[in-house]
Amino acid sequence: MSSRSKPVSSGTGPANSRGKPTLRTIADITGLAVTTVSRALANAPQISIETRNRVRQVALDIGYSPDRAAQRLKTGRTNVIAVLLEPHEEILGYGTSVMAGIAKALQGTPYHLIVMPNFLNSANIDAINYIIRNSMADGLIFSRTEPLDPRVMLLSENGFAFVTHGRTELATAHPFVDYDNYTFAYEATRRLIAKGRRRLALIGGPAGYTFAGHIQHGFMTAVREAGCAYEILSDIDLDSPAAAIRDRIRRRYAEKDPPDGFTCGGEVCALATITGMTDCGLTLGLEYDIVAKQTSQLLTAIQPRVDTIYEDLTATGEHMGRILLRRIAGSNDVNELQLLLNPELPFETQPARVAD
Amino acid sequence: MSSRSKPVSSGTGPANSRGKPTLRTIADITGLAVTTVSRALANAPQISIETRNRVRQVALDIGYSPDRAAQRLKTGRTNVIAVLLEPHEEILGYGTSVMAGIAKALQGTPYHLIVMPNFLNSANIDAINYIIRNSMADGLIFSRTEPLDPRVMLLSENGFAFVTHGRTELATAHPFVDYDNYTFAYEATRRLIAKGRRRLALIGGPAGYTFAGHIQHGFMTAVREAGCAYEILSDIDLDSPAAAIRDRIRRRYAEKDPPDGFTCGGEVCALATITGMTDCGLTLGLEYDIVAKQTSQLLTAIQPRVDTIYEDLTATGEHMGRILLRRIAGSNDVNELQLLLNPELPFETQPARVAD
DNA sequence: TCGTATGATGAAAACGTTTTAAATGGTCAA
DNA sequence: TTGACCATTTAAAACGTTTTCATCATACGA
Repeated sequence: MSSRSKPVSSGTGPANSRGKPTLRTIADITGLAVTTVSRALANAPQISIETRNRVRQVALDIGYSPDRAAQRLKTGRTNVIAVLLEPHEEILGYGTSVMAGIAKALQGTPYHLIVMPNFLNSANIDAINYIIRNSMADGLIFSRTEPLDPRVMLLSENGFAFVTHGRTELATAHPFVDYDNYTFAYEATRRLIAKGRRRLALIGGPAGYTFAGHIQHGFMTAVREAGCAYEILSDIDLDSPAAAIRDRIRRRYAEKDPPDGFTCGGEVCALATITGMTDCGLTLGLEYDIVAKQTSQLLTAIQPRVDTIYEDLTATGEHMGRILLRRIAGSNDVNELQLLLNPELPFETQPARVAD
Repeated sequence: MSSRSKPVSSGTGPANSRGKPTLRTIADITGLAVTTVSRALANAPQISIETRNRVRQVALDIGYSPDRAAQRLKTGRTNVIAVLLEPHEEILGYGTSVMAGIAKALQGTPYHLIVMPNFLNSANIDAINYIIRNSMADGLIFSRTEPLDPRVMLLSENGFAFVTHGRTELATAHPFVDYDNYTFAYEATRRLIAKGRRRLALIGGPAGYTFAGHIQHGFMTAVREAGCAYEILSDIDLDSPAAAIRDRIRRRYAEKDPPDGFTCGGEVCALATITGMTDCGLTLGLEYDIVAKQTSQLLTAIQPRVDTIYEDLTATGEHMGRILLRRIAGSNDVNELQLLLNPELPFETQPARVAD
């Protein structure tokens, strides 16, 4: 009997109605009981080493794999990690980078990554409610926290395992991974100052999100330290359409004392800023400078080179995955469930954080 | 003795070990049998209208929702649509756009969208095998087909429902949605010619994929018709890192008779081309032109404006979703399972397709 | 010899659905 | 009255696991 079967079905033919081998199939072949087979495959200690091996071998031969639905029904565990993906993440593959990282963390575990896109029903507290009620997953990951994030509260109340990308200001600690956006903005702005720029502008995060506050705080600290003129372009943010940012820049330039340095929270808005300034006849590096947050390879394509500070979203995803697994495994230790990632700065400027 | 009998209030909480209401809970409350409750909720015809309503009301009151694992175990259906996401789709949110479309198509159906990222185990035929064997989904969507795509063959052999983004050249028809990349490239190249460019270059798709062939064919047809000089920048493609494309452009320009028109299959590669040409002191629209495929808002941010032809990836996703649902429902009619989308062209240039 | 660990296996009961087959009344034609 | 035929409802058997609680040798200290 040649046992190299390309299609899914095996040579011996499983005794199953649906055609898939089950524990019963193995039990019949080996003459053991279903219980024993289940235990052998689960590496239960009470099973003798030789029957264990025999069972494993048969399972391998007939291409057995456990029915997830049955496991899930019996144990209540889903072996699924859900990620909430939001519309803004369409841009520039934010979601995809993070997901790649999560997938990496889940590699080799029994967990699957499933994505619940939130493109339609914009109130994503509903999505979370749905996941909890239908126990769609063993753990949840989502991003862009608010200081008093209702999602975090809901999940905490229900004892549902989760990790956020971003911090909150809630009293009860919860697992998170965050990037130190304060230091990012502080350092970015200091770089502009070091280049001799004295009229600085910020294009930060959308109002309401925790990280937007961090960015603004970092920016403000730097400009106040240096005592230079500043402004926050508050009717646009790093999520705004490129065209809107470009227009805004042009309009601003028509007024008096326009900025000569921009701290940009994202890549697309940096690009749009360049476009707007170019429209006004100004050249990057000559009449003005930009320091932007970089999360992809996009800006490396354009000329002249934009000064950036990197945030590694794939690493973020991987950390979130690992932390969530720890959390699901029962950890309550805040030290191993919370992580604040530092911007990767050139060595000499590293300890730029000020006591505030 | 009358512990929790008639009252619908269910203040006592569900009688379940896991705390979630089940069919049994409703049966106990209404005094009906589990079978009847199941049927009532499934709108089975044999249930009287009044018990149906009563059951529905109770279900609503106590917040019942069926256990997906149990349904899945019993019926063999998963109510899940899987999407295979590949590493290249990290760039520019290809995956996210498509997923948004699929989610839209699945809206209001019992189906969930789950994403199997293929970032790690690069041989994604394995991923498909895994999905089939573990019956992880009722249907599958994936992209970037090859002319003799082994994934398509595997799925067809196993009778697994799927839709591809892209065509194959296999004998047996299968459901697909594709964009007419031939017409895209043909029309893009004709635009360059119309602008007076006579030394044309193509940055197309990665070798091996069906759509890469279509792009090349469209490009070749146009340049041959016009009888102008052409070249295919074969060691780079639209997936190449921006830096690589930029270098390649610079090197090419150092040689003799450099191109003055570029047909670009993607946005990032168009951007990188501009950068490379700018390095050489050349200005878009002046010394050279580009026509690129546009799938996002990225290029609208840069200046001068790049001429583009649009491909709507969200619409593609939505079509794929609808077709897959049709397929799962049992349709075999090729006419409603295959769809070729036309590039959106200005009206006067619309019927550009040549007989070949 | 007994009683008792000990080490390995099994039988059977769940988990929450759907589905097959059967039961219950009631009505109606003969 | 009888049987047949509806319209509703139900009991019970799955689906493939895991888990609780036995069972059954065999070995061991007494």
